[in-house]
Amino acid sequence: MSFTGGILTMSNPEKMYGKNKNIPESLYKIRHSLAHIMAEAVLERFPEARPTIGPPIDNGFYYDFSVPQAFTPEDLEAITKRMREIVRKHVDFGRREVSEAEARALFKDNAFKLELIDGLTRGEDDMGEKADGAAAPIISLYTQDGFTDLCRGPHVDNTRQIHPDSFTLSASSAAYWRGNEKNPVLQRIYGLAFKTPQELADYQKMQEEAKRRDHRKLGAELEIFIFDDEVGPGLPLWLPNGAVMIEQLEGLAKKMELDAGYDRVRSPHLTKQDLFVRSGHLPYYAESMFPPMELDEGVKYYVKPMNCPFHHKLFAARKRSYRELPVRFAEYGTCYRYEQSGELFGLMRVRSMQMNDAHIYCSEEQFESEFMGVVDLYLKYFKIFGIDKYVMRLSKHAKEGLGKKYVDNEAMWVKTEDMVRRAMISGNVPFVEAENEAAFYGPKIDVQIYSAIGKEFSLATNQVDFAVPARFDLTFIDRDGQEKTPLCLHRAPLGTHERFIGFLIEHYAGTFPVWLAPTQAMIIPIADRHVDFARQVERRLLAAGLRARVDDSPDRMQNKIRKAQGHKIPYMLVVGDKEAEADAVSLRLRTGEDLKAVGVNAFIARAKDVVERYAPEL
RNA sequence: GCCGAUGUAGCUCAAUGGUAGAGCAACCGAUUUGUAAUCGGUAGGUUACGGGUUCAACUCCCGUCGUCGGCUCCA
Repeated sequence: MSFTGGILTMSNPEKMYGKNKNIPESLYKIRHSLAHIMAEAVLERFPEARPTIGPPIDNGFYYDFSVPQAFTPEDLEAITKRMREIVRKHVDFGRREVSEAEARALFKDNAFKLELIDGLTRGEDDMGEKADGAAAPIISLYTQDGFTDLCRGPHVDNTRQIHPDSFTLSASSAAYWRGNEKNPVLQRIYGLAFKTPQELADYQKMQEEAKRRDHRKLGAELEIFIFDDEVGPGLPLWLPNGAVMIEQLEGLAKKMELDAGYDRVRSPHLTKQDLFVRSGHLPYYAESMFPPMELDEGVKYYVKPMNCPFHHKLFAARKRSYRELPVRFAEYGTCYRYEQSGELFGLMRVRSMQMNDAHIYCSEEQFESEFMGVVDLYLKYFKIFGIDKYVMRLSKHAKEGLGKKYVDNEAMWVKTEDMVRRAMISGNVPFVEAENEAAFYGPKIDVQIYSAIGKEFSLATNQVDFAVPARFDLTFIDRDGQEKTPLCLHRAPLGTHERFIGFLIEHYAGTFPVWLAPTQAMIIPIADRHVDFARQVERRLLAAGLRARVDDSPDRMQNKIRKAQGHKIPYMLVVGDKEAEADAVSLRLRTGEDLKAVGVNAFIARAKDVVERYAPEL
């Protein structure tokens, strides 16, 4: 799979398999067959284990087993070894179709397989979802080396098609049966598998490199943020470098939003329970909210998980005419969400977050242009940051969630999802669609990105709200004199400071563009006698709005350069006798390029130009 | 929240039941240096926290908290 300009492209003519249809058939067969071989090896070692499902996935495969004990690293090692032996035996994979009764007899001791058979007879796939175009149920078995599994296939014909050193078992963990936390816990073993040992080695090397750009590691090294046990999990503290970055992002957002016709508003962190009852956060969103604090009078207050109810109140502050629509209220509001402890992940998933939030109130006729205006804003930002590996996703409701996760009004869901789909198509913006990913009040376009270690996150979001304006009795007087309910768009093109900066750290691997770099220029005096001139240069840079510092430590120049390189500071300005004499600096870029002496004023002009253009180059 | 792993100095890591160490960073001193590590010294830990076993616990056991890898969930 590759990404080009945000569009998923595939050029392989081979038939594609997998959840995202991104695994070529030959590789899919290898991975799928290895999953079976792993099950065989696991069963040999743990005869009491019950295999459940074991699909191929990106980069490999997994298999979930019902076993009393978790697998240990020693188990994985032994299982890997055994798998290689089986592969080297060059055993055949044979397919056989059986009747439902025969299948049930064969798997009578495995409740999970029996449940799968139940599903097959109803035309469902492994995950209990209805398979596309399922006709008469076919129950097929695959057997290799005397081990038989219920499986749709396909598989390799013989294990000689698998290189014994092109796979390895990578991890074990728990997983719920059919991904539902109310179901029994299973033990999953993950494997990596490719066509050749070289591809496996390349993948493993890539993962090692990805770890180096992990924002948790770089964020500490570059002194951007910390977490502290005594403060609490998921509550980041921003060091001065991080605070500078936040201010730069906010500055950019304010400028862009001013240009796009937004007004800035502000709202408190706390509110009475009543507001969230009205908004529908209680109960739709209650489990993601911090528990309430109760005041003497018995009034409950909640910290806000979202800013929208406040903006709705601001919209309702006076009667609105169709003439002033669309109304666009923007706020970098700090929200608090009680995320499950196991879900916290560095800056990418936190419990306190500052959102690049805004709410647009508009009429239905204005919807498309407003919605696409927001998408345009995304694209402008992404261009500035050079973000091109993302997928836009139309996140839709799921029927079974109506009244629970989602506002219970199916007609409006269908209508608004269609509005979004049409807007995206007419705006010629590529997107994918996903069920059961909507906000509780409406469908949305999410921008999906991947962290360095491959976790998927929504970076930005653009949401339609067809439900809450009515709950707040929001109205405007239309040109016909009638009161009407506006639509509301919730949007956050820069997501939250936390996730966005986490993403940017990984995206740039810490080498931020000059406008975003916490320190833009480090002035490096060669000897103590040059410190005065260095201070003078520093003052001139600061006066020009550049973030400069002098390294007046007793280190040698070489070490000062090394430290500045380590902090990925864009410009290193070495000053010695020659420079002081000529009112110049010796300009070294963090790329290692030495541009020799540049006049101080010339450097200031250059740096200011780069900053003002939000340029990616130095 | 669930399953598993894990927690030693600011950071990276040693110490396998017998007095907690190293490198880097910090601090002090010397050096005054031309594009990725100058030299010497000093200080720094109730081994996450709380219990237990033992003559003796960083080490073994239990609990709590945090972190990591997944699952579930999301900006």
